[in-house]
Amino acid sequence: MKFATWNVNSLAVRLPQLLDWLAANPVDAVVLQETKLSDDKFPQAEIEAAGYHVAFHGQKTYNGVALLTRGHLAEKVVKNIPNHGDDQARLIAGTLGNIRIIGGYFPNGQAPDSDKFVYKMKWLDALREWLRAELAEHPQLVLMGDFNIAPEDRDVYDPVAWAGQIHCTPEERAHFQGLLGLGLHDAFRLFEQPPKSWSWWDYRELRFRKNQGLRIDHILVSDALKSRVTACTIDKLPRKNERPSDHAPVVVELALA
DNA sequence: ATGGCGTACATAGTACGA
Repeated sequence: MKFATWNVNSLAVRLPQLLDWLAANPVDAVVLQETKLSDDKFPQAEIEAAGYHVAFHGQKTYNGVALLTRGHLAEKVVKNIPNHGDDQARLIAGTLGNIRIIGGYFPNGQAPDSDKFVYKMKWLDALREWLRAELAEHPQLVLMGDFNIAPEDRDVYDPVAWAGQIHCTPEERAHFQGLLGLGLHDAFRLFEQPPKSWSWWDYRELRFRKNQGLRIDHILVSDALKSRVTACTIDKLPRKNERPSDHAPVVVELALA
C-alpha cells in the first residue's frame, strides 16, 4: 500500500503532471496542497477518469487541498480542522479501509514577527488538539502534507543562514515535536536516507540544480502503523519537468496488515 | 542587493509563497 503527498502549486497548471505521475506511480491515496481552485473549478472528471475518487476543499487563488483515493471512496470526510474557525482551505481527511488519512497545507507563516506567524501557531495548536481525538478514534492514522516546517538542521541546505527564519524557528520545530509526542513518527526518518534530502527547492537562483532546498513536506504515521512502514522516499523526478511545482512528492509504502 | 521565480488576478503591478 502506498500513500503520497504533493504540493502541486496550482492544480490548474499541474493537472497534466499529476495525471502523468499517477500513471507512473499508482498510489492508493495522494493528498494535494495548493490546488488554488474553488470547488466549482476542480477537475473532478479528469481525476476520476484516471481511476481515482476524489474529495476536495478549495478556494480561489490560494490554498486548497484534495484527497485522491484509488478504487474506494474515502469515508467520513472532514474539511478543515473541526471547531477551528478558518476561512482558508487547508485540511482534508478521510478514511480508507481502516486507515485515517489526513492531508494538510500548513500555514507558511511568512516571518516570525508577522500576523501570519501568529495564525500559524494557532492553526498548529488546533491541529494538535484535534489530532489527539482523531488518534483516539482512529489508531491507524497517517498525517501527510506540506508542513512548512523543517524539523531539524539536517533538513535545511544552509542551517546557519536559515537559523531562526521561517520554517526553522524553535516555535515551529517545537510544534513538530509536539505532533511526534502524540504518537506519530516521521516516516522518512525511519530509514537511512541520502544526506541533503529536500522536498522543496526555491524557483529562484537555480536552487534545484544546486540541490539547495528544505525538507518541509512530511508523512507522519501513528504508532499502530509504524511497524508496517517499509519505505519512504522523495520523488525528485517531477521537479525536473518543464514548469514544475517547487515541491516534490513524498511517498510512503506500507506492508499489508 | 529583501531581489532573483512562479502563480493568480483588478491583466499591471501587487500579493504571496518558502
